[in-house]
Amino acid sequence: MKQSPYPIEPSWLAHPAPEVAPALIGCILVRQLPDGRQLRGTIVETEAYEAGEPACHGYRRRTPRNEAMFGPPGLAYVYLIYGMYHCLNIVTDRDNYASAVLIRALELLTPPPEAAQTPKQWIRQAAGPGKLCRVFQIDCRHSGLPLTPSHSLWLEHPTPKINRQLQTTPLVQTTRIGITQGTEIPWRWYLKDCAAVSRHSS
DNA sequence: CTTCCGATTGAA
DNA sequence: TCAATCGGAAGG
Repeated sequence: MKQSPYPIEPSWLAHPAPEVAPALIGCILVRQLPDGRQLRGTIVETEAYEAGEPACHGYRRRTPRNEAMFGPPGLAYVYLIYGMYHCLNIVTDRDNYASAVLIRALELLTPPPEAAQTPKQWIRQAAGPGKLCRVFQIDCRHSGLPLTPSHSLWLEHPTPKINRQLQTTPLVQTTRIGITQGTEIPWRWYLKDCAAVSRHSS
């Protein structure tokens, strides 16, 4: 996969989710908040989902909720889980084919507003799919929107510093978390020994 | 219409 | 280990 300079282009995401998911590790999620603050976080944990396997939301049929998942690459797919948390996915592959990458954890690059805190205290505030959406103020209104600066939510390629880190830090591939079907498929990736990963156990 | 339950989280 | 909490999907 080639690399474009600034926001990540849909074409970079136009590959099968299990290929994009590990490639997204190290990329940066950026959120421009209504109050003017800009939040950034390095993606450190992802999971792939795609049509044809039972854990995928688009496994059975196209519905109003999972509609975005069937869209072209580069859209956000956001859904509400357990009545209280949102989860952010990056739509991948091609139009009309359900596939997306769940962003499970970010390592925050920008301190939260209340922060007169040490990095140690806020580094894990986005360590989990529900937590990162809370911090980044992402909800269902973002579902179906392209990930572009004009929509105040987008992706960027890794910085040189992060790239150096990626060269020395192994990527762990394992099975996905929190699902009851398709549990044997090893479509979860995370940075080894990263403090901001949601869970370390398989 | 009614019932069931989830790609989670944090407290017990 | 378990409750919180609610919209969507499935079944009657």
